Amino acid sequence: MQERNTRQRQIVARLIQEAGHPLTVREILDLGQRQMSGLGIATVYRTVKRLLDAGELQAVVIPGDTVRYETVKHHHHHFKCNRCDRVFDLDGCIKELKSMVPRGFKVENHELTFYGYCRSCA
Amino acid sequence: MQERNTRQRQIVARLIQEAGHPLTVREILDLGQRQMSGLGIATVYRTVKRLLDAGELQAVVIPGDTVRYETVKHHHHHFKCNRCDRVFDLDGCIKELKSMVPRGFKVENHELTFYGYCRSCA
DNA sequence: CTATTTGCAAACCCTTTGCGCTGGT
DNA sequence: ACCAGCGCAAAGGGTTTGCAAATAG
Repeated sequence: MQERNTRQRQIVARLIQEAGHPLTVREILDLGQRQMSGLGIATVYRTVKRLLDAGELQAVVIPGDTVRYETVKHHHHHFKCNRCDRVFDLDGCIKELKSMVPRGFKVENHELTFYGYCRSCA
Repeated sequence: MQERNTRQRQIVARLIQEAGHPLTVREILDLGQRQMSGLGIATVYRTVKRLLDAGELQAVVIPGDTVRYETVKHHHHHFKCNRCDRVFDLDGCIKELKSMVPRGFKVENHELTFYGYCRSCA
């Protein structure tokens, strides 16, 4: 046996899955402690890392902000609102992107983030 | 008067300018100490921040890596090699990008990073 | 029953800050 | 001579880790 189904893991995984937008470790901890007051931050870090390694989560990095995490869905990118600081998922992508990479370089992945004002803040 | 032209500032600014690729604070410190052994890391941080605020530098953030800095040139993006860990500048961009953002959102800026294998490592 | 997982606190790493001394102007 | 700027060392903030107690299977 090796992968126990603890209450802590259930809570962390479910929170991220149901959030609808990327969460920081602090947010996961605060939300999680409403369901289980003893939940420790080390457990959140360990669980998030475990889910990342398993490929179930991906990190969403916005320069200057602490890292957020979300469940891996289909390929998509992000929009960060400079006013309300929320991060939105943008569906879809365009294949012309690859034309920006010089011959000889092999692309395996890419990340794209837009900054500006969301619908509510514009 | 207020903005002294110290040797430390000259060294840090010149190193970043002549590097040809984004540098971390640690790299700036190590290179700088070859020219001035007493150079302190706090001075590097303060100088970098000063240049950032002046708009002369920009941060290059690669998830999981510490932040790198480079001089602001024309608009461009980055390529991170997953094998040698170097970061390359990619010139140019494509205007079709904006089509990915839903109506109502106002884009002010964007960042795009490719990951894969560079010409030497592919 | 026992190996994994947890919570706590200490350890880490990177960055920032307070302060007395240095050095640009 | 004056004060911006420096190096140092301490403080901060976020993340990781060692370990004894708790618990899933």
